[in-house]
Amino acid sequence: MDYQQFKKMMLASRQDIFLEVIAENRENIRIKKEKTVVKNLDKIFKATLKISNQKGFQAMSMRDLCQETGISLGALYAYFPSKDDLLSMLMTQGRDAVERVLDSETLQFDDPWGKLKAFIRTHVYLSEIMRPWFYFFFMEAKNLNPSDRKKAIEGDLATEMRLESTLEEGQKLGQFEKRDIVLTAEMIKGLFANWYIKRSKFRSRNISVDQYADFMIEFMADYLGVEDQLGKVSGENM
Amino acid sequence: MDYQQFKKMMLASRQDIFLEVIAENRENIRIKKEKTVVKNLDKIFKATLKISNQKGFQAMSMRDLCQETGISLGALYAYFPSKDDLLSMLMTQGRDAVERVLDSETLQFDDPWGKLKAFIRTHVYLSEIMRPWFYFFFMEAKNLNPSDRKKAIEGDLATEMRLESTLEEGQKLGQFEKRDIVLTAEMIKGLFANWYIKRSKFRSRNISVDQYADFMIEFMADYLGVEDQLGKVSGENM
DNA sequence: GTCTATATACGGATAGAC
DNA sequence: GTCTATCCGTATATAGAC
Repeated sequence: MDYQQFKKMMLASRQDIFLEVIAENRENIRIKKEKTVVKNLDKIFKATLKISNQKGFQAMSMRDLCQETGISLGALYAYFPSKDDLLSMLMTQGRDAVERVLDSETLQFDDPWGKLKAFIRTHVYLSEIMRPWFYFFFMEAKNLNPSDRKKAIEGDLATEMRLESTLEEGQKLGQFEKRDIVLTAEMIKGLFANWYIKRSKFRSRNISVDQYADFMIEFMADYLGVEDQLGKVSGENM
Repeated sequence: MDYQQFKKMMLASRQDIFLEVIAENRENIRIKKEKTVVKNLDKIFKATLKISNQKGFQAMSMRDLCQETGISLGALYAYFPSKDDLLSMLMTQGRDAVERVLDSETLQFDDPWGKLKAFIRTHVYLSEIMRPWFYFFFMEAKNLNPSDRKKAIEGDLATEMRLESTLEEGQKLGQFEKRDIVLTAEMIKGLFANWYIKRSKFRSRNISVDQYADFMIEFMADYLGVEDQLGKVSGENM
């Protein structure tokens, strides 16, 4: 599977996230008509991500958000009780969506290398489609309230553990060379972050998503001493 | 050279940075006595980094800074004309200090692999000593005014070019295997950032600076196919 | 459901006493 | 050189008309 195919697949389930937000925040959202909520939440989230990623969530004023969405100040507060709750909603729902996709694309694999390859490719592709979200998670994590912060850290740790257990399994089966698991997992996550944080730099250097995913897979094959280095040519494992 | 030695060497030139700040901002700093300026700028910079790294520079109020430094609101403004200028001073002076150290530790090498090893080790060590600064550069880069932003980007690009030219040179001499230079350089920078951004995670996993530097060097030796993989055992090249 | 007008608090920055 | 008191703009959030 290449990026174009992945993208097509994802766009199908695009609006799910808003239905979920509505369901989870029913009492906080004063608007009754679901269709209106979906339409405006979409605007609000998009605008929030856009402005925040330029100058930070704190620096974004509600008037900025007004202007960008075309929704008045008063009306905005019908969709969330406070600016802080808007942050919370974005974070929680975004992370849930990401986790769901990663799970659905990787849990099917048995062999560690297949799983690792799928995880890398899915993560890179997903962070490309949802780049503003990933950038936002990364930059605004420190501004979360304690409760959301705790959830974020737990989610992060869960991903990390899955990565580490895949590496460990691969080592036990003799599929991977022996490497420091913690450091290797951290490195993989660092390379993921590199993609969505320095997105514009890669674009200016004409490096595509597919190239980056291939690069990471080839790189790991090399580092872990995996014999099947076909990660970049054959996509049959994903 | 290991981290302890590097640290000792660095601490000697610790106060230089403040003398430079004073020299470069003489007209903006209303205080006459140099000793007072050095003492208080130290407090102000430390406090700014501490608070900003917790909740962001924008979110830090001047009153926060008052409390943390123990210097009153009015007095603070004797050391810089505006909050924005404080940001500018921190960025400019910090970056200059970093660049100077990196230059002094790497320009002496002729062979690419020696240069690359020295660069990696110096960068990792330096980002450990100056962790709050590096974190600050990374997180606040997008909040700079256009002029400082331009300087920051230029400096960044210069580092990048040096890294890329080292890689290219190594390839030409047949010392390194052929790899995508841009991607490799970006990866190295990503791994650098990983260290100072996820510092606390590495601490909780009991991974030391030396281990991380060794890891990166070994890693690159592997990736570039360098035969001398002694980066982690023998430090004689640095 | 959406708007405009406004309450209230907090931000950066300055004045002027000591 | 440092302090306290204050100016004034802008922030979040709400009230109440339409």
